[in-house]
Amino acid sequence: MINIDTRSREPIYLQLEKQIIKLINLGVYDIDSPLPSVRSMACELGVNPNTVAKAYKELEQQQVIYTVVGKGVYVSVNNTDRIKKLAEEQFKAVLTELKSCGLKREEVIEMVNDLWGGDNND
Amino acid sequence: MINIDTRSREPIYLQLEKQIIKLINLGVYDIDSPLPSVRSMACELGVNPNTVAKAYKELEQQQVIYTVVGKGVYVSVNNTDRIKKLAEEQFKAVLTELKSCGLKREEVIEMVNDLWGGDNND
Amino acid sequence: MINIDTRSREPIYLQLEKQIIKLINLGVYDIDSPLPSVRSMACELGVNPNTVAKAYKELEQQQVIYTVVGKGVYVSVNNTDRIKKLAEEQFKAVLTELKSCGLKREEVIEMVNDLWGGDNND
Amino acid sequence: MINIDTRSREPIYLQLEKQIIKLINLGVYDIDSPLPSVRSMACELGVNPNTVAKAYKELEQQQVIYTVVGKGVYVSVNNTDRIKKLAEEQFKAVLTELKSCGLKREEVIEMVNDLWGGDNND
DNA sequence: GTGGTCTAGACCACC
DNA sequence: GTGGTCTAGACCACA
Repeated sequence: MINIDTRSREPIYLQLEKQIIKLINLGVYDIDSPLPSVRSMACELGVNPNTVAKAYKELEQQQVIYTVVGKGVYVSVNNTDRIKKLAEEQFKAVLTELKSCGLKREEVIEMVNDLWGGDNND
Repeated sequence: MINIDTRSREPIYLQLEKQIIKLINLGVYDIDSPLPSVRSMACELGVNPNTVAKAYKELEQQQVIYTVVGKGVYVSVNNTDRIKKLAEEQFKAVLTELKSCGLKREEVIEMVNDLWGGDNND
Repeated sequence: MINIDTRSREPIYLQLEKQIIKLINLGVYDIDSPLPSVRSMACELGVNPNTVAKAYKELEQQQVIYTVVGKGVYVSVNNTDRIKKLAEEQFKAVLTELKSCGLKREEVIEMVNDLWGGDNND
Repeated sequence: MINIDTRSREPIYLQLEKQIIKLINLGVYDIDSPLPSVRSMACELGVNPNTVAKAYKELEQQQVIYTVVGKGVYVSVNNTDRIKKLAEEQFKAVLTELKSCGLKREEVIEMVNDLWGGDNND
């Protein structure tokens, strides 16, 4: 369910964070349900446990998950759409960039429509 | 004309590259006209010459500029839309991300319109 | 295994690149196997780490190796004949030069035979 | 008659030297006949006079030309085939390189024949 | 003056 | 430990 690209320039722990958040948003991980343990997650992904721990720690600081010592890590309710906001921020930054390069509004909208396909209902 | 944020996470040399490309695209630097020398650019930006040289060398590898040793660095091609394409790629990536998070087409378009202002003519 | 001539006019980092490519072609470094770290290679050769890093980075841009930040540098493809092609190009250039100077075909062939020795089997 | 590529990585003064030697070898410049003055040569090629002077100076050191102060520069008899020897040296170096990469004698000879064309008489 | 190479040494993020 | 970035300062070849 989670794909890590070890060769990518994006740090593994960040890839992990993003994908976990996405899975939570998509409802794959329910609220108050447990996440895989650091060790099993690390083993499954072929990644150093420290890396997984780092991702979990950051997610906890962002109140996306919470830890019950001695039991495990659980999904928290807060910030469920954090990744959406993050993507929106990136989106606005890139948009500003595009505008400053002289791209027109129509061109951007066309690209949006391209991606969303010809259908009007999502 | 060029602004460097030394505190940014983005490497200085990359900031430089982007801004130079943008300036070339905007026509500030014409074809075959010289760029500031490594040393003067470094001095002007308050940056080490090596850092400027690194940016210049990468731009040369991308065939955006060419250097004549002992004389200086010159704009090679006005590949008007290199940076635009780069931004477009980023844009599509972010857009895909947004879509996969459940953002609707209308929300995206609204953001676009927000940024471009209420006027319809650009 | 690698010999650097610090007194040569040819830059150290270029010497390094060539010899690494050759070693890869000869199978000394296998695909996906790690190269010596920047620091260890530098130490071994009595060269500054920056110089080794420069060679590695260029090889990466040529897609000969790939680097995983925080882990190391790895052989990417056994493009067996990259260096061979490079040498061939040089060869043809020199050959053209020789021809334009009036050297005869027989003289060239004689030199070839001289170098390859009197035996006919390689 | 002389072509200088200012963008080339090869120093201009070296390009000059080579081409002058070649012209001498081909008989375009006769023994004891005068070469163009530094200034006129520089002007004709659109090159800095210092650069031409440097080339002339080196050629004089190699006894290819000689200077008569107040009169000009003249072709000397010595070393008329210096460039041929130089090319031969390069040739042998490249040849050695090729051999060490596993190239066979037949392949090399084929390349030679390719370049000299199908005819057998030069 | 120009760019190119190299060194020494620093700090950072990542694993 | 790894590579990545940056600085400061040196020397060189070239124009």
